Amino acid sequence: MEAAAVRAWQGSRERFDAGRTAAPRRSELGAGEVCTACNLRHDVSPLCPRVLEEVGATRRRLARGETLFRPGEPFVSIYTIRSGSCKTVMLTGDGREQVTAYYIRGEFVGVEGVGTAVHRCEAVALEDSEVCVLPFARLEEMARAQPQIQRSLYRVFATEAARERSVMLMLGTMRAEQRLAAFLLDLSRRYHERGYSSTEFVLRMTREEIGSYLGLKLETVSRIFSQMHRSGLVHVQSRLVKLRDPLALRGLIQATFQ
Amino acid sequence: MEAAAVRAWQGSRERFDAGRTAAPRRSELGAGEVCTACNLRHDVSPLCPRVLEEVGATRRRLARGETLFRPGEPFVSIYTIRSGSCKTVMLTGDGREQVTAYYIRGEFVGVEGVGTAVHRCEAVALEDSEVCVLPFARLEEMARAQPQIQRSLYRVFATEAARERSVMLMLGTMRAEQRLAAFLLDLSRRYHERGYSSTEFVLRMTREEIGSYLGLKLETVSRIFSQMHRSGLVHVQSRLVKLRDPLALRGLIQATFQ
DNA sequence: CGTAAGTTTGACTTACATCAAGTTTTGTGG
DNA sequence: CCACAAAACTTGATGTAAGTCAAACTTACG
Repeated sequence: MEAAAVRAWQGSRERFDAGRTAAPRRSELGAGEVCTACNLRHDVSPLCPRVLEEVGATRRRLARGETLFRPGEPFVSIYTIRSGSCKTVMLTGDGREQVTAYYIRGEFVGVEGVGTAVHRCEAVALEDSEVCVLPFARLEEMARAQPQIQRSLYRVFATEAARERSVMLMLGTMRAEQRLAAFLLDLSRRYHERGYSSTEFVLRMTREEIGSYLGLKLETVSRIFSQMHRSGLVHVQSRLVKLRDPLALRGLIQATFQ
Repeated sequence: MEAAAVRAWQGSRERFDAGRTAAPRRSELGAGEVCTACNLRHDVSPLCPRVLEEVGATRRRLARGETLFRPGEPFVSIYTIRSGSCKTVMLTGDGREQVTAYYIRGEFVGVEGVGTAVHRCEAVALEDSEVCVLPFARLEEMARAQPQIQRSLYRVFATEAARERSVMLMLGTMRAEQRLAAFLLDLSRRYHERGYSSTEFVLRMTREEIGSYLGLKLETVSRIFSQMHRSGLVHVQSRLVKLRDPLALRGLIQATFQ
């Protein structure tokens, strides 16, 4: 059943259409300005359309469940999500797997491969999606000539590293309810940054995937959603989440001394 | 009591003595060759003495418990440990703190600041130690001119990111005994890589610090050390650890299906 | 529209935390 | 260098948050 979908999306890789990026031909975009080439707000994504063009970015469509890259595959590109979302999954020594990240439109995927020859995790589309493919060698070359691109690149790495660090902190110190609160607030912030509602969004991950990301079992995730719903913190209707009391959610995270 | 020790170590920052690095003046070190400038094996540390010299590295001594950098401090340098060891600590929203890393001789500290203007954690010496201070702006400049230094830098970032990712995986999927086994095997590997015994080493962290790093309480760490000691996996005598059966330790980590 | 995948909820179990008391180790000042 | 105090560690008894197992219910996709 997935095969058909994959076929339908196939052959959709195309070179960037230069005509589409005609509008902003200046070397700099103002903060908050929309980059038509990749649908990214420039204050969020440090790589402007001029860079994407010059770097020879291509596009790639992914059907839900399709894999963008796998562990062991040579690292040649990083990706920005034009539309849709994806998760990354790592495999532990034994067969188990853990969701290590969740990316939405405008975010960078595949950065974990930098500095090594190969990717370390699997990236899977959570819904039909489209990504920009940025050849890393070219990006690096440009960064060498233009220090501001270098800094932008570092910023992309730093964002990824900061995310991983905060997950580490969450897994090491928080209880289940706090983890879920932190997860929702993180999503809220990221949706907001990208111009979507910060209080109402659709989860693309299953309870099991959320649990895997948070170091919890799916039943625990479900129970805590129900419990938050009952206490009026959030409204949860299957995958649709409405944050009713973001302040109280934030309070949950901070109000545990010891 | 600590103040006196700090005073004793003060005023010990000095510019690199060029005379000390006289030996290898070639542009490349062979794998495994010792870098006299920083006591690092070149196959372990990607930055050779020539680079350290050129980058204007200085040295700094730290007394046990002394802080190398604090959260919020401007990020200007990264550090390599010449001797001793240190931990990094992050503060959660509320007052609690978590140990986020543990570095030994030859490893890079402070990399988490890359891409941001400031450091995100506190680095504290676990024993009297000495570090190389590498001004990052200079390093970046050199990397721009020399692609191979760029790659080395990326490799340093990647090593740090990989470590964080594996901690994330550990915290998300492993039980207490497995975490401790993974911790010991990680230390074992790193000591081995740097030319020390892989089966016998002295822990510089307390049980509480180990617990903080592993997301466990100090009592749990203690109990599991005792239990591993009883079953003959390791010999634990206070801070001195001898790995008696590394294979069985590895087995602990992998032999949990589901 | 039917089926498979995903979700919720309950009953029970367990791994780790907490609390507490006693012991060992470490570091410091006499 | 020894003695003493503080810090670190060990071990036991008990509590609890989250996991496990199971069954019924809901959602969504082909």
